Amino acid sequence: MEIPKAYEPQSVEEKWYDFWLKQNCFMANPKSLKPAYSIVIPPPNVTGMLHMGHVLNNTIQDILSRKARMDGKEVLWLPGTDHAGIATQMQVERALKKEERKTKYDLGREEFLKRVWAWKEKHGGIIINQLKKLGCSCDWTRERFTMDPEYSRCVQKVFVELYKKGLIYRGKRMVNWCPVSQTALSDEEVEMKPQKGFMYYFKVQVSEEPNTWLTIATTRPETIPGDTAVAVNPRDPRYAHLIGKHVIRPLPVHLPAEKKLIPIIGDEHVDFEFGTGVLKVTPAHDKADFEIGQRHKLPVVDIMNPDGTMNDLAGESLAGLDRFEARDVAVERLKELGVLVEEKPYEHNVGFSQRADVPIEPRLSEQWFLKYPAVEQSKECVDQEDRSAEHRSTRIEDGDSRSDAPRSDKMHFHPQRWAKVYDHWLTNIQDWCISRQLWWGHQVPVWRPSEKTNSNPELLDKAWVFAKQLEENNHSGVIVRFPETGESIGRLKAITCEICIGPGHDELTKKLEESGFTQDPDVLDTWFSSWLWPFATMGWPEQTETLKKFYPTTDLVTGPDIIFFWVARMIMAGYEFMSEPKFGLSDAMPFRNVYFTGIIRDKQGRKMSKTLGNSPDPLDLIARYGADALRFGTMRSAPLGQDVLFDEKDVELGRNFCNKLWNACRFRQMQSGQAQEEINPQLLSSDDKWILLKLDAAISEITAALNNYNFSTAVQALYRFFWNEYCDWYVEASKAVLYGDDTARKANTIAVIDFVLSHTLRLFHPFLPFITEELWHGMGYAEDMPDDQGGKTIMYARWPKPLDEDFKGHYGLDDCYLDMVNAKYELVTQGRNLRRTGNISASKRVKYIFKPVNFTPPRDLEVIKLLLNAEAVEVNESYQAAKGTPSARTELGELYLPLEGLVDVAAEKVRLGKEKEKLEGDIAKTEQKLANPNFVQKVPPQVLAEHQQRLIDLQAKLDPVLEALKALEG
RNA sequence: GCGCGGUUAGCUCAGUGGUAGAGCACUUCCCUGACACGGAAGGGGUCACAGGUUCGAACCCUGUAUCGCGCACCA
Repeated sequence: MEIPKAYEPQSVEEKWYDFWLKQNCFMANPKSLKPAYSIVIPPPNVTGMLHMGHVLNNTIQDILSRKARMDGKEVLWLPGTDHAGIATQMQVERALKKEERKTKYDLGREEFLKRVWAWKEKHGGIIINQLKKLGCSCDWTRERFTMDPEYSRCVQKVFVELYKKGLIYRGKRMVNWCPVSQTALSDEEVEMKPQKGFMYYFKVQVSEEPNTWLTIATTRPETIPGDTAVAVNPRDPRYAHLIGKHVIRPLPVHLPAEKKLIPIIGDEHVDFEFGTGVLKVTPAHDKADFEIGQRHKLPVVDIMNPDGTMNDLAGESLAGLDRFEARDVAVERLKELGVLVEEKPYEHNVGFSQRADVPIEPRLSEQWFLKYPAVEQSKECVDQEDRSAEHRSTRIEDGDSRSDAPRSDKMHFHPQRWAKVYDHWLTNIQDWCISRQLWWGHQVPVWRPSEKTNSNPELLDKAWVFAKQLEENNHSGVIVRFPETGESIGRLKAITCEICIGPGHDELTKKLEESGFTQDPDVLDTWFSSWLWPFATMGWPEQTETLKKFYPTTDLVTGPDIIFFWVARMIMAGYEFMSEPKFGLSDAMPFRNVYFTGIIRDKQGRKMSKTLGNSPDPLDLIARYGADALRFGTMRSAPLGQDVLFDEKDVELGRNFCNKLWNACRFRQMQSGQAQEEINPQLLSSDDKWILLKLDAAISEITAALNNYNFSTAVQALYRFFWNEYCDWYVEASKAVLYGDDTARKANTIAVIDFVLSHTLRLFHPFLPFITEELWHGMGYAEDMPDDQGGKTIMYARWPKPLDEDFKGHYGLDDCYLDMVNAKYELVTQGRNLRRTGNISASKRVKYIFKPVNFTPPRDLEVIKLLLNAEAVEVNESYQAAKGTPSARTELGELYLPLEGLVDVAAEKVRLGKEKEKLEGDIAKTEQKLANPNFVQKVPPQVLAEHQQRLIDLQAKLDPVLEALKALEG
């Protein structure tokens, strides 16, 4: 078969991905007797596009999954997408505006939602197909979406259960309001950003003491119309005596002074060091002020509209203006009134809406909150101890330790330091605002009397009867609450009556609507559905086979940016909903290990973003370099727990590597494939033994690195082994045999090559799934294997194990061959160096003279000759070099390159001089150490011996250098 | 303010007490019968700084500087 000279990934990748799908290679069988390994994908936004973060994240998951299959596990990698409330709704709104110049209100809720679903149908498959292009081995038959009917039922059920427990409640609170998306946000969705602005100082008159003016500092003068008090610290001697008196608020200008009187109150919250020590209190527009207001029963005057513009209460001159325009206008008014004392440039932190990138507005509104469940368990289950050293030392031999025999029952974070961040968050946890004023999402499953009902005693009465009846019937999954508060109209405490309904009550909800009830219009925070992901995707609340087999999942791979949004909440949900005995789980925790990836940045260290345009399109990279190249390059530059500076050079490197692998196999194919079944130990050369020992070391190293989630270490070890050790040295050395005429040894060498390559392909497969599959079949390695061990696909070939003692004994793989062959290659390097010194072209064949220390086997001399591209390497134990002959000293002996009359004596002198200097420096350092009595006495004997030996070796090298130099002089 | 992480070759980073490493970039040579997406050889580092512990420190301790991140923030 003709093999192309360069690897062409495109057709190969498509072919094998189709093959894997057709053969159901990714499907997880819950009935399997094999030990389970499972991952749930962090669901990407349903309408999202693949970016480099996804590449990093999903490549890691694919590596873990493929490695687990090769370890003989039953693997479930469960894929899916997230409905991503705000993001998706904003996308559709934007498109609607652009294409039809309409808003969602023009369409109405129902019609708008139809459009979003249509949008989802159109764009929803894209990212899934992109993941397939990357080679992801997800079980696509189990793809889930957070708004699938079954999934929605889970969300509803969970809501009802938490509502029943009293953990979910509705309340009027200060929330983070995004004026652009016009919805409340959770604290986690607010990002603090330093902002340049001004600190404004203005004065107010104390009405009881017209000669007394107080100066107040503020960054938000536009909120003055909403001020309902001025606060000072009761212990502040400057102001304490004024408490109880009043000031005249300067804005709105047109109001008569008596309507602008606000009290001076004393509150400990006021820091008298800061500003002027006098604080304006705006309960409607500041969280801290709201709390002060609560303590002092201050009125709450909301002067803003939901979109961030000022309302009529802000006064004529401000009403209708955007809050930032209003700020400037307010300052103008203060100036006109002559009360603006000063304005100073000022930098402070302002909370921004993460999604819309505008300052959030603290706003008092009615929202749903969740008091987090299972907080203590969630805190305790994560291991705070750093066990990385333990892992390193114990896991090397035990390739399977990760999932089968956890070191403790705890969950492990990698890198471990995130455990502290997690713990800190849980310690200071606040109730979660879960309602969003959006349309796209899971609607809150609570019904209340409609406004119409509330204002009509007759309808209200009907509703009341219905609700009472419902309460008495005591349906499971239906909760009726009559809170104490609320205005009385007729018999019903109207406004606050709530009916919370679980899944499967469609008839009932119809009747409810007929009886004057209406469903709460809010939807739930997207994370209120994603926090159920590990079990809601596996058939919960039924006790499915999938849950029994694959929950808790083994590994979770995600970015640290969603540790609070997602990881922490999934853990709490796990303990809250999976602890029931019916699931028969040893632990309710959703995963045993969490691997936090770094954040992908560009090569200047900037975060990748659409606006910067510094985010390459992974699909474009795949088209140009191949998916394997992209995966390899990404993994190679992604050290554990560090951010990844992405550079296209890395992908290029990956492509080059695939090409190298391709050509190494091509080389083997060109050696007329007469492979023999077994390697014959009698015919092994020292180079053969060397490469087998190197392979053995590489297997251990790579396996250990993978067990510790050190993907970049594993990739680098693979790279080094394959390129430097196998290709650069072994393949070149083996040509001494392959180009010779001993057919038995030739066949044996090919057998060694096959052994090494078949192991190498398996070691590479998790990283480079496509090219390894292609070569696995192309090289014929699949042919002799049982179907479930590599016969059908390399996916199920066994992960290589380090060579055992029997094997090493049988093939005579003694470590001494490592030293011996290393010395041989060192001799070659030195010899090539001589060539450069003598300025002899690499292609010119020359004769070397070798003066060995010990007997050197002829076969090794053959290899040396070949690697030196020498005409001959003549062994001469009593060789006397002519003056200026370039020479090198190695462990195996001295090597000379006689050059008839071509010697550049000066150049050789310089070279030897350098060598002498280096050696003398090393000798001096070592001698100094050995001369130190403290050193000799206290150092471990082994280290002492090492130093002594080093001195002897160095001296042995130096002497001939000195001689050579002397010869040059004379 | 509190916490975390980084500072090692021009660049990106390995390196957990015993002779400073890799890849890329650079210099020189080579299209030698797998591969120019390749091969060979080479140059290049006071391991941020200052103290301390130790026979010995890139590594352990203390402090400083600096960059980044997270949390909390006072008008």
